[in-house]
Amino acid sequence: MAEKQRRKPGETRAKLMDAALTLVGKGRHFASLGIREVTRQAGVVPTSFYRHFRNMDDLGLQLVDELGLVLRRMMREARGNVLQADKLIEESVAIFISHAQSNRNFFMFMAQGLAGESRAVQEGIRSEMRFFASELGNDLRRLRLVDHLSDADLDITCDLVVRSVAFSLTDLLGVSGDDDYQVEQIRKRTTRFLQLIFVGAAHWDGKSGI
Amino acid sequence: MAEKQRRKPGETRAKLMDAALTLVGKGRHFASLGIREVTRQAGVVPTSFYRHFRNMDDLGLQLVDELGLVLRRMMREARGNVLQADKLIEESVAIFISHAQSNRNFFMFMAQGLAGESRAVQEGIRSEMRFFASELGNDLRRLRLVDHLSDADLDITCDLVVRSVAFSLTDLLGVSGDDDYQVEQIRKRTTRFLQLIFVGAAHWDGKSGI
DNA sequence: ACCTCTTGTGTACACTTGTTCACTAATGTG
DNA sequence: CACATTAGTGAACAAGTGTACACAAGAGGT
Repeated sequence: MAEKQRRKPGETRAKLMDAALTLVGKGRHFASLGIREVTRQAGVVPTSFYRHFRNMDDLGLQLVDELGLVLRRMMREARGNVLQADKLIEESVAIFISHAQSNRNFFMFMAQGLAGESRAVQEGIRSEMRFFASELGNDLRRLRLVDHLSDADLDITCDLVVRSVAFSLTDLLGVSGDDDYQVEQIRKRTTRFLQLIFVGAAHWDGKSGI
Repeated sequence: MAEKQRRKPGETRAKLMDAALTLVGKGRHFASLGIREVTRQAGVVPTSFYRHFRNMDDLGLQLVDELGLVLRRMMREARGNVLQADKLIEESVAIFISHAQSNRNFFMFMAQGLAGESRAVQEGIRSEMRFFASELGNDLRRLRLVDHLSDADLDITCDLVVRSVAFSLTDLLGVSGDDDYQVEQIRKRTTRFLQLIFVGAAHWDGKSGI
């Protein structure tokens, strides 16, 4: 009859966060999840929830923090694995797609949170994206690929890149995940987006052509 | 004691859709709305809901249809008001911002729906965006601004434009709406995004520079 | 003027929800 | 080892939920 088992500290906490992500992965929207539903999915009694979170928004915020870790891991892998500068975009997008696939639930949560109910979660995800964009800017500077761009223009460029990739998330999460053909299409399309943006950046002179 | 009043056919239907949008405008997420909540906001008895919609998803789908009308109105205005080709981007973005402001709730619903709970609503909004992109492509062709682009490349470009603008929605809806300074910042930034994309398109040769 | 269909109302019911409370087993520190 | 703290459990409750049903008022066609 479900004895107590407190094996490791914070195990239930992790189970709850996992449960929320699992439900999101099943197509539910985070904003529509309830405490009881999450605890049920986690196989835990409802009252346990309050030992770790004040409410669902709180859980959301802690998920954002973990999302930050996932994104940082992804950045690290991209930095380590992108060897040739001429395939930078292609390989980066591939790494992104691969991470989005293996952390599907996390990225689904991210896509939802951008227009979610909790202002705090929204701001948190937005802030992660800003960080991501600024790191991208640093990398491009270091590789001396954008010497002709002002800081402000580089900022715009990286922001646009990150947004485009983030938007591709909604494409990616819309297809079934093991539909290799569709995933490949999305990968190609996203790659082209970024190439288009970087061609624009390469020819940018501070004024518009149109 | 709340007599029957069926003045016009479909009045309650409109009240219910308005109520849902109002709640969304107040910061609620569509996925978290309930039937009773919506009817309460509409000042209507819960059972009336079923006279017009099968469930909340159904209401969402019908909202998407109306959203289509809003978008078409916006396109028409853009086509009529963009006079000088050299200010095409700037003026189009301005019109977009203005429409997004005056139909705030609708666009909020759109931003939410992109990563929403109902797959059908998601697909509906996505389809509206595709239509928008294709119309944009037609216009650019007609104005002979993209003669050097293949159909496929034009398609990519317009898609990227529409996505960037749509993403700006989440910026726009995050600020208070009468915060003119912030709105102006978003307008400028979105304009720059599009300019960057079009510079890229102007110099696009089917291969990437990076 | 009649009848029929549509639309809105009130009541009812079985469930689900968030949250509180008192209780208990495991844990780590002295 | 003793003890305080932490993290789990179960029962309880008031409030809210989706949905079904029977009924009534107005609209529209004949």
